[in-house]
Amino acid sequence: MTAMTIAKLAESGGVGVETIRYYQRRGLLPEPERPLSGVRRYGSDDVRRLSFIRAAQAAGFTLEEIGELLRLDAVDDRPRARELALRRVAELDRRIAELRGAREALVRLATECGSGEGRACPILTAFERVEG
Amino acid sequence: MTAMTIAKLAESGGVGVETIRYYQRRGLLPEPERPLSGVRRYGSDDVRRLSFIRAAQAAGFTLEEIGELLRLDAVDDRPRARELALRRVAELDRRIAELRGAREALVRLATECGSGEGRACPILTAFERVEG
DNA sequence: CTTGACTCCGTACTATGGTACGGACCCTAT
DNA sequence: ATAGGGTCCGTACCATAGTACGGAGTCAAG
Repeated sequence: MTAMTIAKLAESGGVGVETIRYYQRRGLLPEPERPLSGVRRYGSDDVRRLSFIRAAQAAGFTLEEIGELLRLDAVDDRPRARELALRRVAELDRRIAELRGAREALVRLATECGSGEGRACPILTAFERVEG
Repeated sequence: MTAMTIAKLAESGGVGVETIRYYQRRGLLPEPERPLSGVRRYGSDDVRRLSFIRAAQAAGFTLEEIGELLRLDAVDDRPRARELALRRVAELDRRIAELRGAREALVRLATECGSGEGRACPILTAFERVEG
């Protein structure tokens, strides 16, 4: 099972073929060896790597940072990996709090804009927090 | 107090002057009336509007969508406003769950990559969830 | 052994959300 | 009244993350 074409690899990661090639150019995926024929074959390492890239992106890492993580993995640089992970956790905590605040505001807005003419529908002030 | 220059408005929103002008070009902020002099003055309406734009961006709306929200506010289109708000709430729920998953994975990673040589530091498999 | 789908490669283009530049004009404090 | 800082405007440029294109080569099924 460990010999797929670029299209299968792309499909496994839910991305397009051009995206795979883009990641190769960025050095995130290796340009695989070729059997002199011209057509490259991919294996489960590549699938794992691609899946890591997508998950790390979802976690908010940039492709630049993801490149660094992949290099750190190769070299087993633990302190730096730990540092990047903890930095991102802090950032995620900020972001999650922010999104939760926004969610509350939007639920309020939807409520006030629903149910006929009772209240106003104050879109512009939807995010104004009553601090205090 | 309701007569600021573009620089003050920008500062009030934590953005640059060029960003204000960009929002004007995109129709998110009005091109204010000018007293025949050439220099435009801004007031608290503009401050509120700008602050809405930034908060809506943080909530994940694109500038395009924010433009629509501002138009809806002007017209008091409640059903549509409600629809956009609820759509975004659903999207935020997905995104928050995703970020929380990523957070857990990164905390695990930081733990495993810390404290000497006990465990491995499996960066590449950091996001592989044990489904089941 | 041909045909149609897939691959390779470089280059160019896209979308989003800005940021920078340069010359002309305005406004205010000295 | 003049110097410097701010403003105006159009246009160009930037970063990020892709997406598209075109021509040549390859592979697999009929």
